[in-house]
Amino acid sequence: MIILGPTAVGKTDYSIEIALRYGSPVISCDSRQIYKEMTIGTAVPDASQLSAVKHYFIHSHTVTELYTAGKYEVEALSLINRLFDEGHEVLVMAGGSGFYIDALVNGLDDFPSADLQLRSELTSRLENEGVESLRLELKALDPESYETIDIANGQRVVRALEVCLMTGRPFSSFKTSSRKARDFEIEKIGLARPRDVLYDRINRRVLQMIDDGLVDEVRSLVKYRDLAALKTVGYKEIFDWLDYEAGLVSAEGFGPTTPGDGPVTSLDRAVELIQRNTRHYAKRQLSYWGRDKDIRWLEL
RNA sequence: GGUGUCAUAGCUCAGUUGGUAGAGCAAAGGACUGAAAAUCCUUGUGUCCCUGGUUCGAUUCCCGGUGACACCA
Repeated sequence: MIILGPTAVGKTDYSIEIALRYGSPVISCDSRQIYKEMTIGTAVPDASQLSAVKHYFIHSHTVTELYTAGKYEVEALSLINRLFDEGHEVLVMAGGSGFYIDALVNGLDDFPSADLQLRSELTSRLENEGVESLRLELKALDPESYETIDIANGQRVVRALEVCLMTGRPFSSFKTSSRKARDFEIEKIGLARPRDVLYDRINRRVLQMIDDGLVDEVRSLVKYRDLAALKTVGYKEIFDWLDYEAGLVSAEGFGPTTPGDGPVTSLDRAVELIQRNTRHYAKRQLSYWGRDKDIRWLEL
């Protein structure tokens, strides 16, 4: 039973309740709560919640290791099979990472995993030369992907090119669009709340995180800020504020019609941005699940 | 009380040498095959503060009013 829903909707409490009912642990499906270095900003279950029910994939990995949906598919599947073998009838999974959930439910095709060296080369080319150059190379190596992937999305172009270059095969040739068979039934329950209520919960939760010491947590992770794991709402905004405080960023050159958010000149401003970016994130989650007909939605 | 400046999209503002207007942000919608809390795409009609005047035509110029801010008393 997979309990999903946008951030701050109330998945943690609900999943614990359901898990207790079925005598199941909670298998988390959250791309950020897996990192043991991140606690406050990712809203992991608190000590009493963790002691009420055994949780998996909470604080189980480190930010220095690149974690991916592909790894999650493998690790979560093996855990699930083991737990079923041990006699569980029902297992509860809960989380907000739609792509990870899909990886577990449908499986990913056998694309090669990331080549970090190549990826960073391509990413710096993206920054220096712009997308167009990478697009043209992709068009030559894999015309089909050029037509089908989102060519405006630099990250997608980099990944497709990365696969082409490291394997000598077109990115598109790995794609089968088939679902992998799973030998258990899956039920998806989507938790929902009215938009204004959800946004209010998000806004208040961010304030609570600040009270709980988010700034200190972020400060302790400055050395990891370039890792993928730290490219996360709640962390990047505070990094930006700390940069401003340290005099690394100035407010010069930003006007009311300048694109972008401008400098983060105060903690209050950082909080506003975290709240807004979390709202945006919730909206993207909702959009992601919008076309999944297998979800049974439950209004809280 | 006097003088000056301002009053345009939910917010911050640009602009129209007089022909009813546009950016950023917000907001809404969407995409998504190993970075996914990432990354990317789409969407802007609003009594241009109110009244009157000049004009073929005023949001734009002029008179008056109202409000905000600044300075002087």
